[in-house]
Parts: sequence; structure tokens; C-alpha cells
Amino acid sequence: MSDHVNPPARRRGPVRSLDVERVVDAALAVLDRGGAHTLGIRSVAAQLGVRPNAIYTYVEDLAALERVVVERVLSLADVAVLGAPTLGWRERITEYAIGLRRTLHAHPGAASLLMSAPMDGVTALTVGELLMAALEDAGLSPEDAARGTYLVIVTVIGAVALDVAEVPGPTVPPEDAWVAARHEALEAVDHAALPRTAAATPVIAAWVGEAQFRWSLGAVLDGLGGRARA
Amino acid sequence: MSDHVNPPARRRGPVRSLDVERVVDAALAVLDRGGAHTLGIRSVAAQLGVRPNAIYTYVEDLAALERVVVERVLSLADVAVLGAPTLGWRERITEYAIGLRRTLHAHPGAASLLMSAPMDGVTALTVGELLMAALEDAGLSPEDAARGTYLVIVTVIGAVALDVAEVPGPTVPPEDAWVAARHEALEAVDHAALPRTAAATPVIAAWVGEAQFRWSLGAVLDGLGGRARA
DNA sequence: TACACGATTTGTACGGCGTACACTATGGGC
DNA sequence: GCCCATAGTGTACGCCGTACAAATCGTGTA
Repeated sequence: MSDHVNPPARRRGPVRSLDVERVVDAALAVLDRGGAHTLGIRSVAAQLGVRPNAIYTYVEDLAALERVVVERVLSLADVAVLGAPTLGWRERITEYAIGLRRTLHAHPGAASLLMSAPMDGVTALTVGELLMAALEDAGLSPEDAARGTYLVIVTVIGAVALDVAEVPGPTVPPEDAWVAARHEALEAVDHAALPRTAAATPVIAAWVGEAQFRWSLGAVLDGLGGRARA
Repeated sequence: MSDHVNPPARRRGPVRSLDVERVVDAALAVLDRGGAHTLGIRSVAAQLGVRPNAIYTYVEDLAALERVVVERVLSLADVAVLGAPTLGWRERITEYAIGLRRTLHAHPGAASLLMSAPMDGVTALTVGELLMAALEDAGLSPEDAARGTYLVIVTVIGAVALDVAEVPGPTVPPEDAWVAARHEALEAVDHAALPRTAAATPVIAAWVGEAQFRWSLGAVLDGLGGRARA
């Protein structure tokens, strides 16, 4: 464990002009402005008005910076609702999942980073624990609750992955405009070869919408609820 | 449309020493040997024994190369089972999904490319059409079949995304070794703060296994089957 | 049959990247 | 009041994608 975790009181030498949090802030700003492929040591340094090498005081290398950014963006979603005692298990899971989806859609650059870094941070562990508790409340055995937890995470991450993969710029467009653009693009498909795709064009265009996500998650939770014992 | 699609008969000038397929082969070889971050114009040129600039004859730029690689790897899975008339809808979907998962696990570098490129190729469209047909066979309305198609894709892509994100090297380790390594890493969690996680360690370690994937897909298909009418 | 011209590959070069290394300046511990 | 660990900079190296001009090849046309 080096200094990258917690500055233990006061050190020797000059005072630090930054800290890890400000570096992560700058990285998120870069990501939100330019997209995933614009994040770099040099761009973050420029954002902070500092020479590139200064970044290495706070972060091991670029890969470590990406991991910290992923952890940060995961922590932006409201984890508390997952443990809210007044809500039923379905509401807790649904509200958290929707919130996480919105958070990741708000930072698509950081979201695509998420697909290339393992989710082993403290936030991910906490979320897993709370998801398991919710699914045990649903009546699942501990084993099935653990399996179901994975499935819920898969559903959120998979949906976000498909969504952000086709976002052209650094930000997600408004939902209606996005769906309209997809609708237009889908009108080019071969109606003879892909009749069902052609017929379902409005539904497929709306795959990236929140309603589709709610529908998907609802089907998943139905499938999981059917595994409840007693 | 430029020459990048199909060499129309014979052209002027020297004979081409390569074609797009060989470039994609080389790219896949690079990916399988070194992982996603080693794919580049220069690395595939070296793989082919050619100067980097020659690649640009067959591919617009690096991003285009990545798209073609993604399309190739998607086409490696057996799409035919999805339309097999002798199988029920559940078997068709399950067999295809398992096959696609295996294909992507066999090429984790290409799989992580998949997470950053839109799935709008002909293979993806065909798979969507066949998935919709299968779900209509299950008794879903066309609208629900379209929505369910998205969910099935989400399930496969999400599971693969979580899996390959934590693969350290360029290849996926054997499943039992992988699960064992995860089991060992999970023993470091705080049993007091994360009691359910600690108790379910064997199940969580096996999240990356094919059995967990079958279980997840089963729950999803149950949830979808519950939406059948009549 | 000879030549012109388009297609292909190469040589070279530019700007940008991550980051290693030597250096300067800062300020707490003895 | 000095020592020295530390923060930040200057500089440089080896990569990267790729633009551009030159060389080579071979078909279509004169």
C-alpha cells in the first residue's frame, strides 16, 4: 500500500497542489467533454493546468487512473435505495438499477471504461451484498440469491454496454432524438430478408430507452421471483 | 461504398498481396496473442510482414479495422442453430447463446472490442431477426418478442463483458482454475461487513462459469416465457 | 505493340502518446 | 539551521496512427 490510498497526516516536502479526488474530477471532466478515447495522462494534466508528470504523484499509471474513475462513477449512483427498509425487494432493485443506468448514461465515456476494468472495488462489493439481501428477501435461497445477483448486474451492465457502444459523440443524446435517429437508420433494412425486424422497427428503435430497460429488468425479476421457495 | 467491400473483378495496377480477410485474420491473431490493447495498424502489419501503410489499402483506419474484426468474431458463432427447425425455441436460443459466449471467451480481446463498437453489422441483424422468430414461437407478441430479443442480447453481452473485463492476460484461463483463483481472492473480503458475500463465496467465484450463464439465461427465458399470450 | 495511368506498396515524416530520469524547490524532523 | 524526503518540471525515448510523395506494377487504350 503506497500513498495512493490515504495521505497519512502531513508529509515532508512541498505541499501538494492537488489530490486524487481532483485528479478524478478532471478525468471525469475530460471524459464527459471528449469521450473515452480522449482520456489520457496528458489531457488530465492539461485540465488541471499542470505538467503531465505531476499526475504520477497521485496515480500509478493510466490504467490505475481508469480504475479509480470507474470506482468513482459507480459510487455516483444512489446505493442507499438498495437497502431502503421501506421498499419491497423489487422496488429496491429496480430503483437502484434505473439510477445506475442513468448515472452511466450521464457519463458514457466512463461507462465504456467500465467494460474494460474489473468491477472489484468496494462499491461493487457493497452493491453485490445488498442485491443478495434483496433477493433473499424475495424468497430465494442464498445460492440462488448469489446467482441472481450476477444476473441483475449483467442486465444493467449489458444494457449500458449496448447503449453506449453506439453513442457517436461524448454525450448521450436526448432519448427521443436518439430513438428517432435509430428509427430512421432502421428503415434501411431489407424488408424481405428481415421481415420481423422491419415490422418491429419502432420497438427496436426504442431499445435504448428507459422503458425498454424497465421491461427487461421486469422480465428478469419475474424469472428470479419464480425461483423463490415455499 | 469504396473498394473495401468487394474487389470488383480485376483492377489496374499491381496485384494485391493481401485481402481484407487476411488482414482480419492477422488482427485476430494479434488479439489472441496479446490482448485488446496490442491491436494496432503496426502490429497487424508486422503480423503480415508488410509495412504499416499497406493496411490502409484494405481498411479505412484503425476504428474500421476494429469494426470488421467485431463483425468477424460475431460470425464465428453458429447462427444456424438459431433457426434449426427441429429444436424448440428455448433450445435454439440457449444453444446459440452458449455458442456465442464460448466464441467470445475464446477471443477475449475481440470481445472487449465488441463493447466499444456498435453492433450494427449484418450478423447482428440476422441474429436479431432469428431471436425474434424464436420468441414469437414462444408465444410472445411481436412487440414483446422484439423487447425480449434485446434482453437476450443484453444477457449474453453483459455476461461476457463482466467476464472478459477481469481476465488478466490475453486468453481466458481454464474455467476451474479461473473459479479457483476467484475463490481465493474472495476470501479476503470482510466477513463482518459483507456476510452474505462471504457465505456465498463458492457461488460468486463460479459467476464466470458456464453453469452460471446457463442458470442466468434460464431465468431470463422463464421471465420471457411468462409473457406469452394465450 | 507501346504507352499512359490507376492501383499498390514503400520511405519518410509529423504530431501525439505514456512514462522514465535527472533536476530544482519546498518545508517538516532532528 | 541543516538534512533530506517529497512535489513538480524539463527533457527525452520509444511507441502510436497516419498523411504525403515517390517507386513499381500491370491493365486498358491508342
